[in-house]
Formats: sequence, structure tokens, C-alpha cells
Amino acid sequence: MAYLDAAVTAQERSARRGGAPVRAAVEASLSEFGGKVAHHEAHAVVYYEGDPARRLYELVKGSVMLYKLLPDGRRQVVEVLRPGDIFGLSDGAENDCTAETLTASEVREIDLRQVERSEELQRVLTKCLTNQMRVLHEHAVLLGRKSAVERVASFLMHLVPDRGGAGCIGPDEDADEDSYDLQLHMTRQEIADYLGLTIETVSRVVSDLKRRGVIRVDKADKIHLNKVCTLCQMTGMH
Amino acid sequence: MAYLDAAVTAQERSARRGGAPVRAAVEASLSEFGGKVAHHEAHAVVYYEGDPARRLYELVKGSVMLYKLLPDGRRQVVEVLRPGDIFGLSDGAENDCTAETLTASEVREIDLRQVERSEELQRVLTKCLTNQMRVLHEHAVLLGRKSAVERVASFLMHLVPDRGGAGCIGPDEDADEDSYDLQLHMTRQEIADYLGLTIETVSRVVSDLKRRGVIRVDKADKIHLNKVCTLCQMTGMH
DNA sequence: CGACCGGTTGAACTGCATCAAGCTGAGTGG
DNA sequence: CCACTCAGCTTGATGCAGTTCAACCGGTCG
Repeated sequence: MAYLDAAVTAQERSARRGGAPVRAAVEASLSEFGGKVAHHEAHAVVYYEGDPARRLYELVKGSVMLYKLLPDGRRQVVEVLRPGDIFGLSDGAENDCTAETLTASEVREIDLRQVERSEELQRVLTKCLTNQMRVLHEHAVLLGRKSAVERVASFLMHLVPDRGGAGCIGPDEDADEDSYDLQLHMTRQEIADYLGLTIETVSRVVSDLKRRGVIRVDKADKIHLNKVCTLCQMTGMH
Repeated sequence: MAYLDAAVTAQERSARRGGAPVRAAVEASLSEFGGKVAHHEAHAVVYYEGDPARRLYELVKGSVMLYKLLPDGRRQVVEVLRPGDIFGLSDGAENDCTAETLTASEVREIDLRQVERSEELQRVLTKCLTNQMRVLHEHAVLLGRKSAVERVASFLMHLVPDRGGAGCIGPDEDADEDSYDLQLHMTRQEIADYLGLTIETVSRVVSDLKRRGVIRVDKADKIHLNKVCTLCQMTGMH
């Protein structure tokens, strides 16, 4: 746990590295509500925890993570967002998380007063928040009750469309000839902070999966799943 | 980790014990939208994870926890709700959690079709979900990054109005003559499953706090905080 | 009174963190 | 084109916080 720069005010905090999409998008887009689309490069901070919450954001393209820091520098990535997701909503006056891009991203910014007015916007919001709640619930199980191997397996499975989530069918008993190519776009540090582990543990688990032939590591952030179903069985959910 | 009865269908699962409110209520009530108010006794299941999501619920009185089970019986309590909170909203066709009362409770049930129609309801919902999101973010930090002592300290501080949460002022350097009486309404098992610990660890930490004079344990679920500020400093947040 | 349930306490174990090297590949400059 | 550097990653050795297993305690209920 380094981040010794962390126990200070929002703007003084330094950025971190990483970057990759995580799950399938919610249908609706908020383009109809106007708002500027801002372009951010990778590892750019959209806003800081503790900053006044001024706008609502919709991730249009790329990927963004939300994280919180403890005063001693420990970090927890609480969400990894994908296009269609909404963030920046706060029930207080301040943002409760820092939002930082993982990859170059496009973010639509919508004035909070608009939200009060538009009925349609409220409807989309409810839908989106409900979905994020489900994801957070599942993540709480991961953080509170899963082993390191189960966390990493769950993380990887979540990157496979229609697998790993609540609606996952579970492993296909017979043939495990399913394979899948992943681009993580996150550093080991970001993955570790998302999974509540250390960088070393993540690395060790990945190496172990490799050794067992479940995955192939082409580059640190480019992983091929040799046996999707075997991996699925390692998530603790089947 | 017992719960061996868990790896089965929703209705077959057995109930668990416990019960206590956790934080201050959101202003709005949904009484204006009608809906029946159901009375549940303590440790009653309102709905099961996996059941078709038919209605929206508002906790009127009492306290309710939401939890998820892994097939091998490990449990994670993902939320502890207090009056004013809304639950049962699902973005799929099924509930993603089991909802169980901690104490005798009153729960208002609202038809999901109402939600589609009412603009005002949407507004209240957005507000309520945003608040729950913030709580879930904070809980992710607890589960992913805090030590056992920090978890228990955070848990207890959350039960003190205006303390423990994001808006907590932090410990008052000087006089720590603040003291406070708590009624937990949760068993050690429920607390452990909420904090991602074992029952033994919770017990040991509580005993330790007692030994150090930070708290006084009148009954297992009736705890007096002798030094609120000392406890506050043990949450890892100051 | 005995059984049972929730809680506490102790002893031993272990999974993950911590500490410490070494490795790899991209960028830089001579 | 090669030496150097530096960041991100991997690997090994060791330590410890929290789990596991087990015994016991106190209150309650039949």
C-alpha cells in the first residue's frame, strides 16, 4: 500500500495508471439531453472525491473507474464503468469517489438542474442506478467472501459477455473447448485495488492459472482464456 | 461458514437471526403512492434471491438486511436498511438478493407498474438509490481494505447519528467524554456476514475493545460507547 | 434439570500481505 | 546500435491477521 501522497487534499493527489472496459452497456443514451462531450486521455481524473458535485456524467466511450482512498493511502476501486454508465451523482454536496479514466474516453456532462426537470432522464437514471446496485452487491460478495483465486476468476469472467454475472449459466459440463480473448486495460495495481488484494497476489494467481493451462498471458494486459468453463467453476459461484 | 442448506432453490433456504437499524432516514415517504403495508416479524424473509421481482418495497419501520449466498453457503450481507430505504428494485426479472427482517418491521409494497408511471416516484427513487450507492461504495472500502478492528469500529460508528459516515467530522482531539448507547439488533453472525469476517473474529475484537475500555458490553447486542472519539480514530478514516 | 442456542475464549493453522530481489520491455541518450 | 534507466511485473522467503477447530460458558425454554 503505497500512495503516501494520498492523505492530502483532492487536487494534490497524483494520478494512477491502467485501463479497460468491463461489462455490457445499458441501452439508453442521454444524447437527447444535450450536454457537452468531453474527451479525456487515459489516466485522467474527471473529478476528485470531495469536490463539489456539479454535474452528472455519462460514459460514452472508453472506460472509467471510481475509487476511494483512506487517509493512509489505501485505495479501493469501487466501480469499473463501461459505456452507457452514469456517474457523478451524489446525494450530498460532494463527490464520494474520485473518477479516473482507464483508457482514453469520452464523457458527456449534464447539468444537475436538468436532472431535476426531465422526467425521461429520471427514468433512465433509475434504470442505470438499479443496474449499478446489482453490480455493487455482487462486488460486495467478492470482497467480503471470496478467496484470491475466486476474485481473479470472477474478474476475468466478468469480461466475457454474458458470463460471470448474475445471469451466467454456469460451466458447461462437457466440452470446455470454449476460449476467449481479453484486453484488460488495467494495470496489476488497478486490478488489485479493485479486487481488494495486493499486486503480488494478483500476479501470483495469474501465474498459477497460466501454469495450470487455464489461461495464456500474451501481454500483461492481454489474456487468452483457454478454458472458459474451468475458469467459470473457479469463481465460487457454481 | 455453515449454511449448508444454502446451495438450493430460494424457497428451501432457511432463515437466520438478528436485528437493528443502521442509519438516518431519507425524508420522503411513499405513502402517497398507496400500496399495502405488510407487517413482518423479526427474522422473516420478505423475498428470496432468484424470486421474480414483482414489487418495490419501502421500509417504513424496523430494519431489514439484504444478503447474497454463494452455493457453498458463504453469506454476505450487502445492505442493512433503515426506515425510508427502498429495496426490491431489480434490473433483471429476478431479485438479486434475499431480503430478511432483523426486527419486527413494516414494509410498504408498491406495484412496479406504478414506478413506470409516476414521475414523483422516480424522483424519490433516484434520491434513495443515490444514497444507497454512496453507502455501498463506503462498504466496499470496508470489505476490501480495512482490518478487522477498523471494520468493527466503522460498524459501531455508523450507528451513531452524524458519525461514521462520509460526513463525519473526525475525532475531537481534546475531550473524549462523549459516550453513546447502542442497540445492535443483530447477532454476531449477522454482523460478521455484514463485515466479511467470522463470528469469532467479531467476538474477539469486541472483547478487545471492552478490555481497552473503549466500549462497555451490557448485553451482547447492547453496547455502550465510552469513548466515541477514540473509537472514531479506529475506523481507519481519520 | 437438561438441552439448546448464541456467544466467548484458546490453540493451531493458513492464505494472503509484506519485504526483498530480480526480470522484462519501452524510452532515452550517447 | 547499444548501454542505461525506469516502470510495471514476477518470484521467492518470511510473517502475521484472521480463520478454523474445539472446548466452554450463561441464559432461556420445554
